[in-house]
Amino acid sequence: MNVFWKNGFEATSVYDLTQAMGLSRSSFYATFESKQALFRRALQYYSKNGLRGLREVAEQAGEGALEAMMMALSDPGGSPKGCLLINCITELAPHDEKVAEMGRHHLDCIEDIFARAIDPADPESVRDRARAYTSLAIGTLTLRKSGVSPETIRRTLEQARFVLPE
Amino acid sequence: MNVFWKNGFEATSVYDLTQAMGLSRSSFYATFESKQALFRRALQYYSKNGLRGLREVAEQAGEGALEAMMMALSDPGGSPKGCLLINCITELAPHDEKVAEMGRHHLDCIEDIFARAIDPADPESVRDRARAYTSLAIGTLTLRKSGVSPETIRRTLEQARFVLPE
DNA sequence: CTCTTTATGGACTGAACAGTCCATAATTGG
DNA sequence: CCAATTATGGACTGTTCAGTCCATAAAGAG
Repeated sequence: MNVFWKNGFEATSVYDLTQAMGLSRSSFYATFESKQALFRRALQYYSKNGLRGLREVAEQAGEGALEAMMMALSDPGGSPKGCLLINCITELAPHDEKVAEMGRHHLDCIEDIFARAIDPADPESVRDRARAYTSLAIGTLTLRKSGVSPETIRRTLEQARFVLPE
Repeated sequence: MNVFWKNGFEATSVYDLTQAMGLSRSSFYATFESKQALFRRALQYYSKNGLRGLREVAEQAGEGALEAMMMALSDPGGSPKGCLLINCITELAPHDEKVAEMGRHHLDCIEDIFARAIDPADPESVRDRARAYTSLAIGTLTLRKSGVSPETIRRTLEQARFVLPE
């Protein structure tokens, strides 16, 4: 998974994958069927894990949930690899409906967690705002990838006011 | 340029480029030296043009410059191809310092236009906020790519005044 | 211990790729 | 009109890729 995360789908060869997993070509195909199939499994795994982590952040942060979630989203894995799902949307979504759909679902779930953090009583009413927070957070991923420092990202996210619905 | 825009760098073959430009392989290499060289020229051209367009939007919109700029950024080319520069940052910046630098410069210029629109008298003082607007706008590009409708994007950007108030 | 089943290494295939090269066609200058 | 220069088509090279295949090694059943 980390190889896909670091290099993207196209730029990752089956050789890279076998090296990373320490098995031979035939074993690879016997176990995972194809590069595509493994890729989809990696995406599923990443999405599930990431969302679980984000829910935990939201729970543990309590009042400051929005800030904590934004910080968590803006720096997954603690390196400028960005978010695997977001990278894949950019690279593949326009040409691969399956990936597009997984990406939509992932973003939808992130929005949902934001919406529940903003207004647990009626999350649907703050859906647009939740989507705006999501956009802001994933936008900073691109800044990070281009080389902007974590400190600058932090200052950028501070500009967002985490106000509850009036 | 449009071929790179649509497919990305790795997924674009020299054959695709010669087809799109209507010339043969040898003419291609005689004119552009290499795929990489053409790619960099395309990036330069795109960045220059895009920034000029954005400055025009900012000028013509007057009071509503921020909203107008975000709308323009969120839908370049009127299709879900996203922004060529942003796509390239995601795909290549971690492995190609030249692309990372061009991306940083492009984002820097966008920030600058935002900052001047927020406070023409002292743009440097609102740099962080300008970066937040930039992040929000480029974040919606990812939503768009995953299949979110332009109407939903519009509603998301409307939330900017709540999420990023004075 | 032996026979059957499963896992593995690594050679192999066919296709796609970036980039080169040369014979020929078009263009230009005298 | 012809000679020199430039542009072009398309065949070619060497490399890399995803995926297959088979001979052998490991593991398990009787």
